[in-house]
Amino acid sequence: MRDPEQTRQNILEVSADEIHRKGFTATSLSCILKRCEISKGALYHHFANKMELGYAVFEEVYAPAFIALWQPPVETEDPIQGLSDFFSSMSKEMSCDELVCGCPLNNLCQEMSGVDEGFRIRILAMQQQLNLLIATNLSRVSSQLQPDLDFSQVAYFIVSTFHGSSSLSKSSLNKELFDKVIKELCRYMQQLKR
Amino acid sequence: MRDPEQTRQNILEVSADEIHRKGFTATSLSCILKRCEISKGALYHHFANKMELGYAVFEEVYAPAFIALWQPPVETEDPIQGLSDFFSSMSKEMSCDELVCGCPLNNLCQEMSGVDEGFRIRILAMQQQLNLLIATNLSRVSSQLQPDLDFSQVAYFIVSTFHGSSSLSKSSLNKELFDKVIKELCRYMQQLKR
DNA sequence: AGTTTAACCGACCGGTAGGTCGGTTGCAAA
DNA sequence: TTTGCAACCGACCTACCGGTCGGTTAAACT
Repeated sequence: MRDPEQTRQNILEVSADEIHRKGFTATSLSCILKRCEISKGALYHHFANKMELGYAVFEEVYAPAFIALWQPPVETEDPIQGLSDFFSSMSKEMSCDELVCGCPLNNLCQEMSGVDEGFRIRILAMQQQLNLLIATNLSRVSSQLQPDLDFSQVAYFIVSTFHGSSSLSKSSLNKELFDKVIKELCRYMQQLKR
Repeated sequence: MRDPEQTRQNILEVSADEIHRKGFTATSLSCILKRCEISKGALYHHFANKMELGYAVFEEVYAPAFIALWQPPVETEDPIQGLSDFFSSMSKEMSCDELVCGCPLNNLCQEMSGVDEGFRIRILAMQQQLNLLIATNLSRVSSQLQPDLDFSQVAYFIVSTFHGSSSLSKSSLNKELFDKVIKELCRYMQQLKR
């Protein structure tokens, strides 16, 4: 019957979903408890407090999922095309509700970076890791790209634009504006090629 | 002694600052009352509730300031150069603390679009107004730009990137990453010229 | 001077949040 | 079979939130 590891995983997954939808602060423990069908004691047995639960969600759910999401498109032979397809497939395959939720990393960055140092350093590390991932793969195919490109700069630019477009779709409640920005982003990326 | 209009303005300005720094939800009325040195009764005499106060801050503080900020650079003879200078001067002249607070419009968009319909429609209207402002001014100088540009698409792209770069600097706590993205954004904008 | 009312005061309310803690339960080792 | 402890329960605590409301004050008008 009892399976502490299963309980812990369940808490993490439900919390990840709630935080993604409502943000960290607006996510209430009681709501998590209901969905998990456990008591407050159970949650506090596995996590010291809400903040530690948040950190665990970030490290054990968001971070791995984030890398698993971005790595494949970037590590294809043609990372420019890989990213273009990656972004394009988002607006096609993702539902409106999903899209409006935005990227968990960007959401937490906006909400928690200025409030909690623990979140800030984790978010920053993740952003730097993503930047390195993109930049190194761009430099890998630098022979096919324009000369004098600052790959780190280009990588930060691409991710910034993507996050900005997610923000846009939150107020419009549809994919239209997201699509527009992604189209222009793809046009920009194609221009990086020589 | 008594100056109701002054009281109201003071509430609006202090609230605008608090909301800009902490976000709408995290801003507590008691904190506003302290800074304004007024009672709760005074605040509720001027505003029906917290939400209405938020709407008033948006319409009477953020919206005018937002237009006053973006209009000049976009309405110069060369809007591309105007925007480039506009963005560049930000990273030079703005303090780190200011920059990390981000754009009030983008902040509210991220926080409130999915929670409150009243905020959502106001934010969306503002975004569309800004988009129109940029797009029309780009089309004004279309003869100097590349052919087949979708000006609305380009305008949304520019603003998205700018907002995304603000997000970045929240976790890094310095201007470095913001600078990088802005540099690439300026490079992109220059490429729009033929 | 008296009257009216907008402007303002602050104690109080219900609700909810995160967090605590003494007690119970189930399972595994001895 | 007994014992020990991780796993779990849920009533309770304090703090703070947005919001209410009966009362007070200042100033403008008659």
